[in-house]
Amino acid sequence: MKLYNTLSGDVVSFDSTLEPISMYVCGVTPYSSSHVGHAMSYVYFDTLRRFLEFSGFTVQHVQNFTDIDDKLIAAANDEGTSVKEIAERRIAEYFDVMDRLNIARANYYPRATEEIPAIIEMISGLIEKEYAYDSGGDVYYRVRNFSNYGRLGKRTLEGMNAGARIDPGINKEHPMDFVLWKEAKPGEPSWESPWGNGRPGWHIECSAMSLKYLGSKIDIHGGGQDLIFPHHENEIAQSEAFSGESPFVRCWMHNGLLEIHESKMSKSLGNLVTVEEALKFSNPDTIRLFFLSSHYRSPLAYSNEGILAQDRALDRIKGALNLRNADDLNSVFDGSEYFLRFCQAMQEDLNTPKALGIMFDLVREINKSRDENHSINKGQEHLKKMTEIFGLTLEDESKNVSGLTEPLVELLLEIRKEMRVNKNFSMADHIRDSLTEIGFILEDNESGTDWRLKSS
RNA sequence: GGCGACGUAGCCAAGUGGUUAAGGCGGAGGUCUGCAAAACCUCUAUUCAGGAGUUCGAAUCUCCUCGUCGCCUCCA
Repeated sequence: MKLYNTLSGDVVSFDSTLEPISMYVCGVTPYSSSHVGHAMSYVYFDTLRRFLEFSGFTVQHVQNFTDIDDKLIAAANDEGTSVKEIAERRIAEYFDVMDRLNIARANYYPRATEEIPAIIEMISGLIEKEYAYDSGGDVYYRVRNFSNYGRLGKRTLEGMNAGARIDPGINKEHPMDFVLWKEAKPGEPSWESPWGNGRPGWHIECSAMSLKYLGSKIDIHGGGQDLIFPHHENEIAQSEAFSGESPFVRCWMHNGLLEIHESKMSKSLGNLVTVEEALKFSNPDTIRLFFLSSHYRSPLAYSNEGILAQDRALDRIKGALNLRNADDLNSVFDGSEYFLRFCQAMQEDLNTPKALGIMFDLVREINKSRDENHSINKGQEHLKKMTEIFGLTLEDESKNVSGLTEPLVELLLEIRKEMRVNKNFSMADHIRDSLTEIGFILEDNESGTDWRLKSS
């Protein structure tokens, strides 16, 4: 398995790894609903995990919730409620939609507010080693003391100085120094610390939690490309300065960002589609397929048209999977070579678009083999394994209709069958056309008539 | 302004030095069907933003131009 490492700009091999693979994926700040950009990122890392586990690796997967920050405090003030209440509600919502997208749960979901002692311990250690300093209740990280600062984001302190603004009221030694601990303002949630009441700054929670749950050196650390700088840059600075070990992360993985209306989808820009809305428009498998049809490191533009195209593609996969073998079989179509090629594509830095192309080659071969009366069960098994690695649920939403609908449709089909036997085709076609009009697709074949709901 | 990524058919998207440039959606024609649908078959990029160069050979490497996006402030 080879994965692209943002830090080195080349590829890391996991083939000889025998120990469990530690994977830390940056989670959300739960101040508002998750959008499809989040979903895309977590679908990619979920697919990576599925493939690693399929390949025989054990994966320790940790994902955080940063459940204390300025925006949560602002949201709580707006709603007249507490930070905790909002965080709890949004985290529950997060799990609901991500579960529906068939994203496997991580082994641990640590929360910043529950890891304050670990955070304080880390900040204290950084102060002791002179990588941080207390400045009137706030604690800052001293970037000049960390020689590799800027390596991940491919920038230098000098280069950044130009555009940086120094907050006049704040006693930073260097404009790029960032806050580890923020002094509490009146009315804000706060915790006791050696530097007075306050709360952790953004960045430190991830360093503290990855150290606590996965150790000082981890295999994979992931997130969106917008986290490269400053978030992950700062994590490296904190973690390596604290532990004295390097590299903190063997492979930094960053997914391209989801775009909408020619710019990235983002909570702060307000140009977003929530996961909830996307699930209302389409279904989990289609949404996963939409993401996986583009390589994880490329940007992807979200559109309803794009989703609908994948919806029809999904029907092809399901169709091949649901085919029944013919009765008299003359030979066996195996399809194992397609599965091998699929895995090879996945091993090339998780090349899901290439793997998907191979999946469709297999779909065609299964259909063709069925037409030619070859046994297709083996081929279908290989296709099924591919869909499992892609995390498709293959749930048949077609039959997910209210109580009376199914027997009524079955009754109509029975009547229509009689008509067809009696060559009353105009009436039979009328039933079919009318059902199609209200969303039921009918397919006549040798064994009778199949029906399903039009998706989306 | 600094740094980074990218620009492949009507749309989406692989391919990153060498046989006919994957695959999906859409479109055209055909086979099958009572007719459809589904499936299958054929066709749908002499060409990879534009230009110059390196090479026996480039979509793939180098330089320049144009365009798009991201980061430099909160962000998956």
